[in-house]
Amino acid sequence: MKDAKARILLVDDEPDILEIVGYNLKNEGYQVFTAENGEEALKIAKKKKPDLIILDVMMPVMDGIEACEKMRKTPELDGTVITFLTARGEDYSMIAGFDVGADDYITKPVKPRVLVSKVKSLLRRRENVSPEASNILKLGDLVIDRDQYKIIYKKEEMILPRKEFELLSLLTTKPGKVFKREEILDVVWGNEVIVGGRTIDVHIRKLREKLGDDSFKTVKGVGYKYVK
Amino acid sequence: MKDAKARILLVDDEPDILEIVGYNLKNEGYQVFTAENGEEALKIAKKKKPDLIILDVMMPVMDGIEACEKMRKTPELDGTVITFLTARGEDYSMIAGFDVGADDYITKPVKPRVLVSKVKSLLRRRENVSPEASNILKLGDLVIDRDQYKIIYKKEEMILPRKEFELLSLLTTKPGKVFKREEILDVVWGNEVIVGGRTIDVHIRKLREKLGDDSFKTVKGVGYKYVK
DNA sequence: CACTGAGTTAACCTAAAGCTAACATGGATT
DNA sequence: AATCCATGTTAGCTTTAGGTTAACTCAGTG
Repeated sequence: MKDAKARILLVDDEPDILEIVGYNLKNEGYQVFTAENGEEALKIAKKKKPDLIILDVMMPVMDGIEACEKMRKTPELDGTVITFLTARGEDYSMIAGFDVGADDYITKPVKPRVLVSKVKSLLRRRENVSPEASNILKLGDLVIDRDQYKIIYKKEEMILPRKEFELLSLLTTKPGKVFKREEILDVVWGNEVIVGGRTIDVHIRKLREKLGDDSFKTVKGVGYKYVK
Repeated sequence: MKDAKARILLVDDEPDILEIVGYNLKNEGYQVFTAENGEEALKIAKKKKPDLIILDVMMPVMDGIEACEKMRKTPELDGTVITFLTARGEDYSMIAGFDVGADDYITKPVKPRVLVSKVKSLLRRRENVSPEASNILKLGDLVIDRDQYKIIYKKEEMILPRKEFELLSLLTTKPGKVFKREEILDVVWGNEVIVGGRTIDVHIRKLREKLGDDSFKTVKGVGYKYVK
């Protein structure tokens, strides 16, 4: 994963925090920069363009809220994830944080384990947020929610097993188009996996069972297509 | 990008939400209108014709579902994208939402970044209406859709068996050109397969049956061609 | 008027898809 | 760790659409 190279800017006015948290992050292979106040943070952020910024709320010179606000208006920092560091119970600052465009917050005192896993998940999210978000596809009385791996068919919500979902997902990307068996195997199974000849059929059958027979047309000798 | 000018109508009965979400959207350069209930929303929508409407489900006076339903029946709001705001877990309202024609839904509490990226993608979607560049061949009143393995003849859609389709497909790649029997065998059957002498004829016959006799001309001693 | 190549028809054959139940696997749950 | 259950895959059988063939007919040509 690219996480190994992810750049993190850590901002806090207490050197102890910088050291402890920084140590833990470096330990995980992240590249860590630090700043001791909002102003400095902003400068470094512009220069280093980190992937994630961990920002203490209470700081001298420029507090976290203000710094975050400014960062959000900085085009270079567009995809950057920002999370606040806030003392437990300081609820107000958390709300203000979201208000200025933060993505998450972490409460102090921080458990290293928790911190690291949070960081990981934030960085992971970053990759999932921007590219073609909103994965909902509507087709007549079928709604496919690719985010949640679930569908709604005739007003009834249902979750499908993964393979079935992916197969359905593929066929519905281009309703009407005939997907060759080979294509289907490539996309749903991956072209290194080899499965028996009847596997696709079985999954198609299950989909037909659940979503009505007539939506899935067989084109003999070629493949399958989803219609209407 | 045109997004900079996009108009968004934000509807919620909680002023806090209006403020937080509105703030984030304005920050992104959108023109934001707000309303506090469905009735008001409908009025403003008609007047301002927004590109996107973000609609809370639970509201006094007229709830989001009803408002959406009415909006969908309003011709002026034809291309408008509508998305619901719904508390996480309130799954029912989400389903009802799709039922009345919503395009997406956003769960509360909203993370600003997620919201913004969702909004962007929804607005983007609106513009991508028809980039379906598929390989479709039109010849008079015959349309051959190689993606869908189907043809439209005299406005009537029909699917042909594979060999017939491929044969037709071949002949129409160069209307007027005479394809030798040998060539046809090579392309449609593959040059290792050996079939009897009358096989091509039979398929030609079937095509003639389905698509009219005069499109397929025989050139004795040579092969066949598709004309007109 | 025979010869050649194409058209027609229906019977036949086969490869591909449908189906079912059994087996395998892996991830949860206790 | 032991169990359980859902998912995924396979094997082997049935069914069928599609494809091929054979046998005959027809039309044109020298």
